[in-house]
Amino acid sequence: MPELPEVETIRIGLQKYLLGFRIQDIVIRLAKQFTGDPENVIDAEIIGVRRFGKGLVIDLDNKYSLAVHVKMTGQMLFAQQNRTKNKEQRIGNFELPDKYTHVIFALKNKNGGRAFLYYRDIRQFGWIRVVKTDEVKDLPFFRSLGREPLKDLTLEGFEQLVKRAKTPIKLLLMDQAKIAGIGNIYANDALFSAKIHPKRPANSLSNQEITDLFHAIESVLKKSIAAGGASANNYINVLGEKGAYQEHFLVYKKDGKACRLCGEEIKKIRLGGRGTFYCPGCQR
DNA sequence: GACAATGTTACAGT
DNA sequence: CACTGTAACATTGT
Repeated sequence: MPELPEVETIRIGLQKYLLGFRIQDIVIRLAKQFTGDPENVIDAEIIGVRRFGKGLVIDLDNKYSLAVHVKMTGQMLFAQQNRTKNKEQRIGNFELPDKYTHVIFALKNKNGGRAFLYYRDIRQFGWIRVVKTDEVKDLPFFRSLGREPLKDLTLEGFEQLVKRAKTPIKLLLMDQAKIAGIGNIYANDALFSAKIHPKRPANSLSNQEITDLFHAIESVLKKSIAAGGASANNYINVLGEKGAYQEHFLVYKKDGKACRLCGEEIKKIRLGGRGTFYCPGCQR
């Protein structure tokens, strides 16, 4: 899940449940999704979880970290071990570990409590990498990230990016090297919210439109984080629960429906290879 | 069967 | 060299 609010929800969950646990064992069931030496994190204690764009970093107390990207269908699932029965854990409508569970972390804390962290990924696009904490920022993915909305992306910085680019504004919003964390859902909804057509060349936006868009991005992302992310597809949090933000989508996946503001029919087009939703009445 | 799906990246072309 | 567009990764659901 993918976009900033979903990954942030995962981060909050991991931070809440993993701290103080030590990694006892790692079972890698699909080698291509796990790189680096697992031995470097065995017996290390989890001391924090950070997020950069759509990427996660689980920090350990021995100067190593686990860098994670869940791409489209990756899930991080936490399960306290059931003391009474040694059966699989049921999460939502599936049991763990199942055939899509590709990495399993066995965890133990100081009180002798045991738990598992499962990495589950239907499409197998995601990755987990063991790296020295100092070297996380050198990984190609993290090195290439632009500014973070809600953090270091200022209105002035955003204005500069927008004015300098001639690419369609939606593609700029989704360009991780320029702005980190916005994906297809939030690009669509932020543009509707600011009443800007997704195909508009970035450098054609007025100052007012740039300001509106900046605030629309913040608003949409904050609301989604508050709702626990969007479970429009297969996103769930670390406990297997769905988010609620899909109930508040403005135009994403709303093609054929009436615009909530003007009543015109929401259209779907293709831009940069991605489904793009907008209201022809409101967005110019 | 065809096509699209929250993402990134490699590669071909301009 | 920089930028842009498309295919590819693998699987499921419509």
